[in-house]
Amino acid sequence: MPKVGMEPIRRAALVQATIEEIGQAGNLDVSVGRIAKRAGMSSALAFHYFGGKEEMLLAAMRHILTLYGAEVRGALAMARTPRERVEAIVRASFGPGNFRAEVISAWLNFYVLAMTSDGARRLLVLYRRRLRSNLVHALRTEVPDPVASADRIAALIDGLYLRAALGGETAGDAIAHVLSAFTKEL
Amino acid sequence: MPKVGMEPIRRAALVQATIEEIGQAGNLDVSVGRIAKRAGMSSALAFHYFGGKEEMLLAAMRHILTLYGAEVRGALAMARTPRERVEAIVRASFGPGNFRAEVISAWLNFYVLAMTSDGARRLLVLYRRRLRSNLVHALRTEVPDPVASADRIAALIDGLYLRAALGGETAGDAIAHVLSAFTKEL
DNA sequence: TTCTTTATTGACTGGTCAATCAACAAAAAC
DNA sequence: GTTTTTGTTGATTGACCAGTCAATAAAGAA
Repeated sequence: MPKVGMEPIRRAALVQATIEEIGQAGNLDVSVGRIAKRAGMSSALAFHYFGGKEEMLLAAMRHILTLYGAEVRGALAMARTPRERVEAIVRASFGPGNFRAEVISAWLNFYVLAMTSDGARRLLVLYRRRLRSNLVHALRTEVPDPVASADRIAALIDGLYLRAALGGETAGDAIAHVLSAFTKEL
Repeated sequence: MPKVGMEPIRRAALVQATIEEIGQAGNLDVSVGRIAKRAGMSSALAFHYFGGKEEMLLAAMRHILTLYGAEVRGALAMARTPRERVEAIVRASFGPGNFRAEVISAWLNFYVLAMTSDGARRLLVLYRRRLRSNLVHALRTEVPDPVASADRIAALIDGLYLRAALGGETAGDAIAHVLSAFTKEL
């Protein structure tokens, strides 16, 4: 019973299923067959809509980055002062959405994939450029060297996420640490 | 031609080969067969000395952490002032040994493994506890809340390593950033 | 109606892998 | 000189996987 216009629906279902499989497995050893089954279709159809496994993984990570980007933009829209802007970025970065098991698994595996996949590396560069740009904008009027301060705070966010994701501390601690570091940058 | 006393030699060769395979592959999809071949023995022998693949991976990561720990201890031995202590930890953390491809790959994959392997998680806790303890000791007399400052600096080190390992900045930048953050903590 | 595009799958291929086991060989213990 | 311990491997098993392909079927275009 083929209906026309299935492609976007199928692709979205596959992206979602990919994320769930990565979350369940904790690594990228997820087979296209299992992803397709979870998405309610045959593996051949998954190969038809995506060229192969790597494209599926990249589409999944792109989706997660899109959601994250939307959260950041949403939070930034309401920020008035420089400090509020930093706070918006940080609260979006450490929001509950980024600590769901599938999202944590996707992020950690994304770093691993960035070592060997050009596509993943490009996505990573994109993420870092946006974070840096948002932070530089927030810090521009407040610190002597906005780029250096932004790099430090960006790295601090990444490091704290790594620790919070793997149970070292809570998201609340992380937020407090970044805001404290921001104050010390002034 | 079996000689007695081979166990430690074989184990060391397997650990080394495991690290090299992880470096070459960029992920943990390394087969025991390939590791054993690289180490010059049959895969059955590898299974004989280690219980299975995961034990080999953990032994490899334990080895890397041991080397790192030795570097830190060596650098700390010559440090006199608190700032020198921080500098010793940071220089050891961003030394060239930690940026060899196999070591980068091991570290990133280690984070992934820590999501699902209790052994890896325990190792990670160990690493974090030592880093935190070293930093607290260095900061004790210099800042009002040594634990909070140590947590921030530790996370900054992790985040900067992630960035330097994946090409975002150089090890030199990273060192400068940590020392700058240290100064701002005072 | 016929043709083309889109949707869909079952079956297949060539390959890999973790783990096991029986068997063989040499050294050490007795 | 026999027994035990240690070292070692080839062969095997049972499973899984990425990717391909031919075939089928419906929807829309001509």
